[in-house]
Amino acid sequence: MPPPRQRTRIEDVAAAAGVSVATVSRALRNLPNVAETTRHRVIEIAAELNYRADPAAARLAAGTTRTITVVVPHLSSWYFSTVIAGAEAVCSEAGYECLVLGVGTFEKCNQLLEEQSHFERRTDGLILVNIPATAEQAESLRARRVRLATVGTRTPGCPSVSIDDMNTGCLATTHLLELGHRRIALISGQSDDPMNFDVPKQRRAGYVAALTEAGVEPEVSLMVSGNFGIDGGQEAMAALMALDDPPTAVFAMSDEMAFGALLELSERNLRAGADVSVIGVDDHDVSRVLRLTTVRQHVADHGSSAARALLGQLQDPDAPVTDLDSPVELVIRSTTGPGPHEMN
Amino acid sequence: MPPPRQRTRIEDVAAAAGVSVATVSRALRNLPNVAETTRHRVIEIAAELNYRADPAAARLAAGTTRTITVVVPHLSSWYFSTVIAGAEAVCSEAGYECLVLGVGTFEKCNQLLEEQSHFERRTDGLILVNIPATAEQAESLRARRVRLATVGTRTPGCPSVSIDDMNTGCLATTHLLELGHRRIALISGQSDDPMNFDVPKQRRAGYVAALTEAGVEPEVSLMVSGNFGIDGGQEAMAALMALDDPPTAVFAMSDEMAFGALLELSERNLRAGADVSVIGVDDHDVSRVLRLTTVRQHVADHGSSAARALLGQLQDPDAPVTDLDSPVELVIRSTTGPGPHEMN
DNA sequence: CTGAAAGCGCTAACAC
DNA sequence: GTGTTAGCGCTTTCAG
Repeated sequence: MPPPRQRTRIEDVAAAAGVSVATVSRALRNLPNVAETTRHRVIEIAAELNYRADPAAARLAAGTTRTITVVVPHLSSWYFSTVIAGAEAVCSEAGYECLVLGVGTFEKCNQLLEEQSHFERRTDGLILVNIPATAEQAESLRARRVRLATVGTRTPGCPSVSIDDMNTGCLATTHLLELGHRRIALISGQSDDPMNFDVPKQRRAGYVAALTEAGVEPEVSLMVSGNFGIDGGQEAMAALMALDDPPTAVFAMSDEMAFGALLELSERNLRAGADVSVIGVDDHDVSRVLRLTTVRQHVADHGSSAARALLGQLQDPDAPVTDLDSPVELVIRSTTGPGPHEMN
Repeated sequence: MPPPRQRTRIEDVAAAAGVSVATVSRALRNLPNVAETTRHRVIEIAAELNYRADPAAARLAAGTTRTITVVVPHLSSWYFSTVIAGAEAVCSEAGYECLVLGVGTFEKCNQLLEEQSHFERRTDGLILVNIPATAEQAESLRARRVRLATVGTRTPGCPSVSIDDMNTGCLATTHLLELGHRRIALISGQSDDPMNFDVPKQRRAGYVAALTEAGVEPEVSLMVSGNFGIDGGQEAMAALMALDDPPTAVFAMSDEMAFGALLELSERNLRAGADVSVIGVDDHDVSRVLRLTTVRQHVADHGSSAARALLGQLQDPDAPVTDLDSPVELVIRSTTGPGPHEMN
């Protein structure tokens, strides 16, 4: 025996207001063609009755879910959770629900994107964070009424927000160069991980460009890669310091990797900023505690901007698609310092 | 003109399989009363047709959303995002969608809980993380078919997972005492913030108990509070060090607060673990980088356990309600060291 | 074990 | 400006 119905339905509101359900529906959604006085009365009565439309029914009838989904590789890393926070705030504000989905591996992610029926009718839009989607996937999803916005990557036809990764790599490397370093290593995210392909590639390009520009020959042995976390950074730094001629400075592609590098340095009784300089990217909350020099990006903004762009697309399917270039800035703290003295 | 329909519906599957929609529905949901051969055929055909039930329609018809909502004060802090990660993994695995909701202030949160129609029909269950809910709110929500599970707090009648906060405070303080410290300060979360009332209170109780047990008189001037983040910890530590007779050791209620304390110490050119000892709670990812001694809790497990408990309640509404007591363990690193020498 | 049919609660034509 | 009504696509009695 099902529990007795007690939920107020649109029909109850209509009865109480002495109008039809259609009018209630229109009034409550601020649609035109409702007399202002009627609208007011309906809104008031709905509030009194504590009525709100059943989302499932509304979705079924209208074909829209008022739900957006944020897709990230991992839910708990600082970068991703900060993006999510930014996006969620905007969604809630706009009356959208915010679904999160952590796709561990690239395979799983790509599978979801290919098997588009996974998202169809479940969400109005996806915010893909550092997840590469092809234009075909986007197009196909769009045909199924799922719009896309991306953070960190770009997909033709979809709004995106990202930083200039090449410039970021350049900025970091140049800072090191200006301090007099010449043996500058790169601790890179795994570019063999398709999930995170472009970001490392671009940042590396910036690194190489800055080096070349300064007349320093990039050395393959100084470029090591690992996962984007603390472990990855630590292992990479260990490998670097085991070199015959170790670097005097290191550019880590994320602050978390830089943290790992810092840890390895301290385990070797080396002082960051004196013995070896380290610079990261992000400006993680904890970076100031570690006094890490870094290239700051405005991560929460990435999330909120992407959400706004996506909602814009949903409101007006033909709204212009913009690629936002979010600014970065060098934040100099104590883990970078002058390079070794010239001896000529 | 609406876009041409193209989505496969249950009816298409039924036609292709030569059975009725009812049978398809049953077969696909593993309900009894379907011949195994029929079930197989239906499943196969559904897969071929790339069919999956429209969630909105299923929800409307079945009255269940297969959605759980994780409610946290802030989405981006390490603790909360780690809980979310744990919960989301379990939900996805079980075929549930995972909504997230960040409620900034206690007022907003309480308002949502009171105005229960907010969640009705939108989600099958709520995982409240460090959010106090009354038994009445839980009961009322339950009547509206929204179940609750909590992390960090307890609500009668709802499954919960939390650590023994009193013991945690005790453990941390005892470690400091055993190192020979006597002037031990407490950096506490704001217990005037109703959002996070019980956790600080219990940890403080453990701190006081350990002190008393050891024959040390708790001093109000050594207990300062601030927000649970880095800032809060730093400000608190600054206040502490400005005291005429500053503490030789500090118990911070979270690792992030401890980070702030560490930062303040280093800005004063004081060495953690030598000049002043610092211990935190959490075992944040970055804690090992800062070599922070801490009381580790298994945060991701909290999220996954809560999710499992909640799903259990949804499967069987009369399943026993369990309060999980998640273990904690002391992790000794370098920010704690021997107290000052006795001079008698 | 299977099918027919009655809704679930709302939105969106269309008529007035 | 408002009402009527036909679905939205599924689940679930209830017969058989």
